[in-house]
Amino acid sequence: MPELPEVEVVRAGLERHVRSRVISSVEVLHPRAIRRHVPGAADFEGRLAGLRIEAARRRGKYLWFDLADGEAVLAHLGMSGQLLVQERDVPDEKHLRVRFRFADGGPELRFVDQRTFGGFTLADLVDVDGTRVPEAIAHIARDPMDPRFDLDEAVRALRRKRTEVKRALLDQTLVSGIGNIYADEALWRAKLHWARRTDRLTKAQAVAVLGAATQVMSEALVAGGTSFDALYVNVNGQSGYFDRSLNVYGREGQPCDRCGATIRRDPFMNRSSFTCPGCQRLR
DNA sequence: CCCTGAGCCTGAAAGC
DNA sequence: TGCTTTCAGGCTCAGG
Repeated sequence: MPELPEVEVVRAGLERHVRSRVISSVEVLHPRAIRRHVPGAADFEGRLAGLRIEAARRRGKYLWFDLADGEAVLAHLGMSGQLLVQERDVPDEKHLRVRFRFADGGPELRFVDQRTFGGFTLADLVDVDGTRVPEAIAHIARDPMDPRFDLDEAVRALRRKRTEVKRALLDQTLVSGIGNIYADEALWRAKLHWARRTDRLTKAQAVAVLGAATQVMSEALVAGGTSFDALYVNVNGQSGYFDRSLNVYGREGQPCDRCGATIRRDPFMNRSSFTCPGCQRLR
């Protein structure tokens, strides 16, 4: 369930534990983990050996390493992916998919992913609107934590769409980083129903829901930021934030914190949407 | 071009 | 008890 805050915690951990280290070897243990890398596993393994990691970067839910040769290793955690910095003698995890070893002989980086929705690709960096990003994610919009995020532009993009507002919030080409949990929380804070049409939102409503999304993610980031020092970079998303601070997500049948009405769950895009029928009305 | 919805995947939990 | 179904939800892509 990693959304932007969880991915940022991982990025910070990587910046601390693998930046400036030289990759000595890479081992792909499951082909699905590099399915986006068209030339295949042998190419992925071969081209990374000997390269130095210059930085760990992020946009939305995507992570990447800048490499010394001007390329980047792009990663996505999918639903269940974890990047673990692990001592070499620790036994392999059951769902270990990719292993990176380093020339300094120190701890290795492991990609563990039960459901194999996540994975890596090697990509050239390209300039998009003044920022260098991997070519494969040139279409991904800036996220609300980006210093150059433009709220007015995001509001315009949202209102240009002709779809349901929740679907638009999950569209990573409009605003990136928002997933199912924070979308529901943002809609609750803005008092908007998930099925409201984007083309009928007022400017103020669009500002409110995007502002709420930014706020919810900032709060989660603060709550999840406590594990930055840990060698074990866990990305289960269990930052403690989930237990305490969610107002609607996963709270079907419980009373709304704001109006007391009973939270309901509706099917939405093969998953769920949680809303308060009292303060998030369709009309 | 834009929008919608199926499909990918595994394991836990709920249903029968 | 044990088998089957549902759910979790990131993203991509075929088809309308």
